[in-house]
Amino acid sequence: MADAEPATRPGGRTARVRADVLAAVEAELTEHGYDGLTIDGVAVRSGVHRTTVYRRWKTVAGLLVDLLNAGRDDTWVPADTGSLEGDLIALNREVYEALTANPSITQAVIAASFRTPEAAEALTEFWTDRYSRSAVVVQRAIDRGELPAATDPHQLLVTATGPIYHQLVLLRRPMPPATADHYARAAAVAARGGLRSEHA
Amino acid sequence: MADAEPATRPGGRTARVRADVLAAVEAELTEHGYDGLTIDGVAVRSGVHRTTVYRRWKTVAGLLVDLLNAGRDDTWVPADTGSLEGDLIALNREVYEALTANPSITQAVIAASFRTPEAAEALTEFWTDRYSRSAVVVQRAIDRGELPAATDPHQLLVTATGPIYHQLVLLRRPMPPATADHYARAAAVAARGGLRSEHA
DNA sequence: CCGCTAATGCGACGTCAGTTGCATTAAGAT
DNA sequence: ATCTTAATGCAACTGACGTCGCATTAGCGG
Repeated sequence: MADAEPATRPGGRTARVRADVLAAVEAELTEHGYDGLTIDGVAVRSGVHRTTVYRRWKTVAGLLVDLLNAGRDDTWVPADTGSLEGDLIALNREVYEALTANPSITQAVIAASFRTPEAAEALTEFWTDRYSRSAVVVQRAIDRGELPAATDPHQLLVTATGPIYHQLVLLRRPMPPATADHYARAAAVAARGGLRSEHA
Repeated sequence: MADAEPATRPGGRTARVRADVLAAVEAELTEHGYDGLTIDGVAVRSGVHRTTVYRRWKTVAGLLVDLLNAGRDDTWVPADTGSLEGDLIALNREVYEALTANPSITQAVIAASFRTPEAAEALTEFWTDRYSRSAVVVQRAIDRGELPAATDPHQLLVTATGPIYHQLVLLRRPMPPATADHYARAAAVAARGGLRSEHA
């Protein structure tokens, strides 16, 4: 058990430094946004030396990735509303909230993912986890008989959430919450419509 | 007509320099991708001096924006296949091609849009133009009686294309061309389903 | 052909992100 | 309490990016 940490030292100071730095990252992000997020700025605000930040986090993206992991919720499960449409609407509202928050850490990490591979990887990992957890929504609908058994969970989930991401992140076009619901309903209707056409 | 260019000089050399630089941008993009695209690299390859590139294009994003404008097609119109589904599939295939090309200038500009506002603006402008041109697809379907008159063209188009962008650009998950067709069909089915539910 | 001047070439400079070698501090073990 | 050694602090260095002032070139009008 002692060799669980043979050479590392996760002791008090190290943990304190990490906490200070991550707090500074979040604060800087809030004030200046991602573009104003700089390692020097984080170092000054946190009271930790530049070199230390460079050594442990390497890049701005690394800081964001660590922040993402620190705030990670491993217990997350999609809401169970009793219907496919309800479940998808609940999912889309979560996505909507995450993307329109101020500041949106998700938006910041997306931006970072286009700069460094590590951020891209962390984000891909995060989404892969979320989408596979969300697959139960589709499974429940199949069990209920709402959808054909052959329905591809990932495709359906992307059909529901993709339009929100596209409009808010890429098209940068503001959107009322109701539109997020609309995209969820469209995905549900399409999936059910697909069932209909396959059976007809 | 002479005062259309009162002080500027779009003469031979200037045009030649621009052509050389843009060619170099495309070549560098092909070889090193967006992340390896540097102003110095473009300057060396094009044989134009660093300072000139900085003065005329300012940033890497500026170079991409100019490349985008140079290759711009102002005569573009969506294909007319005779059905909503066919039209959306045609649209989605174009999007798919643009995003999976090697190298994809679209992907490069998207990445650039997260770094500099000018690139973001150019991209927004480009997409705004494309989506408004594509609205006729929806109008034709309305005229045919395929869709209710109240259908929102933009929402429908985003429903069709959004999932492709999301999966290929953000989720970074490869996708066979058939899936692009699938998303187009889903959007068509949903829009028609919406009609049905409104009338029922 | 000649003069004007915009556009480009050129070198030097300033700035800043990121790195490196060494000194210092403090966590953890004895 | 003492020792060992990660982890951090510190200062100087490197190199790339971007800028500036001035010299040179080459459109374009006469």
